[in-house]
Amino acid sequence: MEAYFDVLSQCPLFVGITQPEMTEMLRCLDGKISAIPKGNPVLLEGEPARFVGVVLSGAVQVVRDDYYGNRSVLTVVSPGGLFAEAFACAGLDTLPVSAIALQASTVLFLDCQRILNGCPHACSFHGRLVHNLLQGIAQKNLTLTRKIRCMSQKTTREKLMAFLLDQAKQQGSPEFVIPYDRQALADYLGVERSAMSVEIGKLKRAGRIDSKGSWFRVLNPDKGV
Amino acid sequence: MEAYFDVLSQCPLFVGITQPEMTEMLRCLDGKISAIPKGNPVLLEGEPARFVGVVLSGAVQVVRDDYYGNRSVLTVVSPGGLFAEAFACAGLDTLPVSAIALQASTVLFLDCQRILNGCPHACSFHGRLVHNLLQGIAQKNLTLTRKIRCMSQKTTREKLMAFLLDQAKQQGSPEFVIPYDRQALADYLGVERSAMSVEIGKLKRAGRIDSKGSWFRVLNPDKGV
DNA sequence: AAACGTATGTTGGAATTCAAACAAAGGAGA
DNA sequence: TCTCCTTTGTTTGAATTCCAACATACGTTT
Repeated sequence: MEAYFDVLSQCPLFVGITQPEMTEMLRCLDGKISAIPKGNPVLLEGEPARFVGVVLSGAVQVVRDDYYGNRSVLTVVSPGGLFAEAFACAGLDTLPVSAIALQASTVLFLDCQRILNGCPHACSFHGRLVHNLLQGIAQKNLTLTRKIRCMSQKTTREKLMAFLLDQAKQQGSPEFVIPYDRQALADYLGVERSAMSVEIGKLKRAGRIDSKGSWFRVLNPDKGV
Repeated sequence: MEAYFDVLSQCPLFVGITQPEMTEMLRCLDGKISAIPKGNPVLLEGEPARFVGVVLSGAVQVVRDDYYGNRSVLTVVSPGGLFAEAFACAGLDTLPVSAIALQASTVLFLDCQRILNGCPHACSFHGRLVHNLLQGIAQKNLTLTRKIRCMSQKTTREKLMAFLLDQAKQQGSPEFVIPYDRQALADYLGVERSAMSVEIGKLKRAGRIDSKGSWFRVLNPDKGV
């Protein structure tokens, strides 16, 4: 159990919680640790969506099957990572996804209701835990909204500029470094890499932006005379 | 104050909270009610992102200015609606959006920290409030994820099918009614209405779906011989 | 029933994007 | 330095989408 303290302390769900509190917490919340052999299910679609999962070791893949049964991978979660938290918190009766152990894995399950309801002992960490959970989901909310804002643009150029202006605003500076290479950026925006490269070239020649590798600068367009 | 009870009781943030509790709550959380004249700011970009806003009367528009100052409307919030909750919960230091009163409006501001931290009196509604807040944000999370899943498809037809299969799965039946007309669906998927109509026609002739108005049925494709 | 407005389906040319291939530009290691 | 490999930029024909215009269907009102 103590072997996982260093992993847990890196999990965003547990920031600000001390190791002694974690011990108390796991007991109070009735946290279940289970070992899942490689390839076996961690959570199955249709099960009650009660649990937040924390990967302690190994790797867990979250997959979704569409109406026809075609499976697609949503995320791969590594140690310290959280999964299924949005489903548990949204009040769904059943899980719309499954989770599978990519390798032999250890997973900590926490009952979401138990996190939220507090406990008779008024443990100090409850508030912190709820705060962390809410903050994480709210932050994901913002990143999803940002992505939709870019993807909603019609053309490749508009998508790209929406992304770059967003970065400039977010980082508070007209020059910034983006955390993607060209292929990853194209995937993020949902466009073709080659078409995006063309647009980057056009925008540079048009004096709208400057860029080199993952460094970008947006230039004022001198619009409106 | 009591004049707003019926509005508040329709707000998802307050489900399960009784009117007496609301009175106590507003006092305990130090809720601020303010009247904003038409056209005036409710919240300004750059201000601390501490407050969750609840529209009590009138209408509030949430707007975002990009790096160049071009303004776009994110949402219009009507009475009973919540706004800025994700920003307050995500732990942003400053608001990345502004809110403006479209009409003369009344708005209730609740300090997000105060909601989360509980209070010395251990009010019973605190847990419920946090639960509602978290649930609302988690649900929005799922709707955003769904939208991204559809929009990430390359072609209009794939976007449409992704949406329809998602609806079928979500409603648990191959036939279902969607809450959009054609134009709204096209906007949701980020495609052209006319191109989408063409694809609906093709899918019908191909025996993949059936539809009439907002009613749809997805048919098994008899794939793989 | 007729007239009207709205929503939906259809069409065709212009513009854009895709997809694949290749070229050019670094970077790492021998 | 040279080679190998990866990343990024460029090109081109094919496919797709956009856009505007018009046709049709449906519901409502008079």
